Amino acid sequence: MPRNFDFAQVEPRVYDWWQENGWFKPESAADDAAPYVISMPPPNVTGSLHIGHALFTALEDLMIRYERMRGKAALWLPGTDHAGIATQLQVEKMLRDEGTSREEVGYEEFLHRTWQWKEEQGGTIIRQLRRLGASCDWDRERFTLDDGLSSAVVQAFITLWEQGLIYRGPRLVNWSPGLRTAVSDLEVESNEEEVTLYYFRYPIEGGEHLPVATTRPETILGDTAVAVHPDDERYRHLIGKRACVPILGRVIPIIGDEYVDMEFGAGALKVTPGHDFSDYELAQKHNLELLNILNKDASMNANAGKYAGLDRYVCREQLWRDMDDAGLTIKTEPYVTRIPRSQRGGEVVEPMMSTQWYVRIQPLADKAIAAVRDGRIKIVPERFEKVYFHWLENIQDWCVSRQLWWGHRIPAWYREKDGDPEGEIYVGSEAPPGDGWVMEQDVLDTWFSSGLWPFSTLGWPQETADMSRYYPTQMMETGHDILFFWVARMIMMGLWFTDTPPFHTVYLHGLVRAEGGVKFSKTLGNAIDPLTVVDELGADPLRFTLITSGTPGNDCHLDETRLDHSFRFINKIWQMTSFINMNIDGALELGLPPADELDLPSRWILSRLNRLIANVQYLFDINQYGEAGNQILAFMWDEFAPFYLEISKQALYQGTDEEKTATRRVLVHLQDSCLRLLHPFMPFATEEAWRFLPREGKALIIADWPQAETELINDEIEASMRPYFDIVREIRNTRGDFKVDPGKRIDAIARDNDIANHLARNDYILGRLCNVETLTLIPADAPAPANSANIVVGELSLFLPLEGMIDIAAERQRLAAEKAKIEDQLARTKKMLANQNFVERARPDVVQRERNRLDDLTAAQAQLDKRIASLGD
RNA sequence: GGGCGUUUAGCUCAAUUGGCAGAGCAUCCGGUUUACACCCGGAAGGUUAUAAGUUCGAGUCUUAUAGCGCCCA
Repeated sequence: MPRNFDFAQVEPRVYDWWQENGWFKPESAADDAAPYVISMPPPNVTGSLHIGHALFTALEDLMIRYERMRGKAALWLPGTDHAGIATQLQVEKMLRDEGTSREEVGYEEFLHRTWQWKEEQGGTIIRQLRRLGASCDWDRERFTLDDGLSSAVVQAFITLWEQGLIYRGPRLVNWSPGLRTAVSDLEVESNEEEVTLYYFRYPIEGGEHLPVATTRPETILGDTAVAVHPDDERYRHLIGKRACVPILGRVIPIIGDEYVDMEFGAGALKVTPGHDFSDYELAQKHNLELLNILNKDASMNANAGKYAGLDRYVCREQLWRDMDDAGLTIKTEPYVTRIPRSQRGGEVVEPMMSTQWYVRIQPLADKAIAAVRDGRIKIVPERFEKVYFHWLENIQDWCVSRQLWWGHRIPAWYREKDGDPEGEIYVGSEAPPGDGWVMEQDVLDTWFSSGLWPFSTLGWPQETADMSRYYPTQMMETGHDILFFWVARMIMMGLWFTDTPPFHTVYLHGLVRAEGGVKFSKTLGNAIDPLTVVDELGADPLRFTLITSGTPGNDCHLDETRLDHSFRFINKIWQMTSFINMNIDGALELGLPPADELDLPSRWILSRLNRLIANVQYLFDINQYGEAGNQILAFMWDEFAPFYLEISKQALYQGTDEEKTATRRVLVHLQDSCLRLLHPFMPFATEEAWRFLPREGKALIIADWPQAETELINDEIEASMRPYFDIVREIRNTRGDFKVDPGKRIDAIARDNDIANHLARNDYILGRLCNVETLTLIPADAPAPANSANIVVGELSLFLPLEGMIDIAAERQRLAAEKAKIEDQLARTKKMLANQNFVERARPDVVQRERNRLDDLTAAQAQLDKRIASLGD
């Protein structure tokens, strides 16, 4: 067995071996195995791996490997998303770098170039997922724009249309001027920014003025009313009069509405229904005219009069100058308000009228609400259910059209009628018979196809074998940031089209952040590149760290020191395996020896192991994978390795053949169990280590998941081992206090009692753990041996004869400190037991524990008193 | 403005029905003990944000306050 785990050499080899053997495929399970399916949240096809991908990969692969080991037909279905806006932006940038643009190359060429780009870049992220160890069924990999998924999208759209759930019409939408497309509310982020608030005077017929404030002066050109609060003493007399739009001179009404906030700005409100959502509603209520003043690139259009053609911000400045010249300005002041920006380009979006396609979403939302409400779908952590309900209960119709070129083209056709080129509309996968039909140019929101993902990837709308075997899926694991974008839409569309919830459980993870909770970003230079980590440390430490760093739904602050720790944990596992490997020679019967052949430490560690397995099972059942990982680590590093493995050397080096065999079998069983438990967390190292243990079966990836053997969990055995650990620690401390060479074997003498007897029967334990050569018993009332340090644990009093090393004064001081500590604890315990309420009302086992503690401490105190007295002053 | 989360050791985070607050890193001391210096043995470090309440007992449950973060208007 190699001295160290060489991840760089092992990972690719093991990964290929798994795949070549077909173990990533659900068909590798028994024919009658229950399916367990996860659809991978498809990453952007042209993207590259970031830490968020690494997190979902670690979690989903953990779930899949766990269920695979439990005998399920585990299918992790991978794929990529065409990511309309993101991809189009990348290709447009490429064209810009070439000195051209999509308009210049034209639609056909643009699509050609984009597909080319996809072919070149598309494999990247998938290759990167493999490096993390993702055990996906790559034969089933899908892409949202492949033929099957495209036809699913067309089918879904047509169905919704036929059900009357799709309509087309002019609405105010969030418009991205740079992309020249509508974007959804969800794709707009509004954060507070420092801007300028402009105060000016709205001229009123008859010479009066009304003070108004705005952060977007250029929209004055689109005003179709001015509003004041009907209770506003200052202005209510103006209601019904008419105002003149500055510079343009257009005459507009002054209306009264309680919506106006008298406290804001100057107290009156300019109304721009064409470019403001609230104003739009106000306009509907008051039957106001609606005016669009912007072109699609956010330059001013003809309605802006002499400002036509100017960029919106240039216009803002120029108009303000002109108004200033006209004496209409009052003042400007700094102001903080939320500015809506496109999540993609970061540019300021403009509310603008445009004709779009919408899905009437309420009927779908109702089903989605019910499915979670009645428990057919469970969201983990549960608190996100509230967020989910709140969003669905206040949902707006879904604008599904995008003015992009890259995406699923909406299956609609127009024909000229009565001079309107879109006078006739037909929805269908192909143009209807007859001449003059022109296909809709717009594409669908990417999330429309993503919403079908759990079933379109399995062949829907065809009734495929996969569809019937693997749908519905079991688990949807993804980030909480796309609960609305994606999860809710999958649930809505899944229920609508398949009449089945697309998955049973939604597990939401948090965002990965850097130390201090700051976001990872390239500009801050604090991004942890998962691939760099994989290069330097291997995939396993990254996976283990990501999983054990956080709890479900909460953001996790990734600390690089934990990556190192995980790396060292893998070394630890390797060295433990190596130790066992080199202490076995020849064939070894698998499984545990009969209980009566087990020594005390073996029975203890097996109890601990099975308790661990039971705990891990419980934690997996409640999706607390991180805690499960930590407990396995703690068991191996804090109990198995430093205690059992050390003690086992006695049997291995000095035991009889029977003792050797029994101990070897226990060691192999322990390590085998731990490797199985850890496999979902760190598949590479565990698989490779497992090869060096006696084993049954071809590979760890398809080995059985451990089951707790509850008959091996034994409280008494665990309790009887506890004094050993206390005594070991005390002996080690005392040796340290008196500067005894750690390598020096020393003797120990104990006053005879039950515990001393027990210790003496297993004296090799002290021998192995703290270098005690012999343990001699003396009568309970015998005087303390000369020149010895005294160790007291409960009723046990033990002496370490340290001729020439003991300084009486130091020993006295040491014992006094010990006594003080015990008396503190004693006081606490006595106080608790003196409380009648505690004794009567606390759980009996808790009370009993305190009573035992009282006995132990009292005994220890007595022993210490005696020893201190015997040492004199 | 509404909702949700969070506040625990210097830093990053745990703590399964309420029962002696734990890890890793960093710090200090001691060690080339035949699996592992990618290691071992020890030590120190806490009024669990604050204030009330429920309880025999609160990091955990309730209420209020404050800081931080996210979501929705």
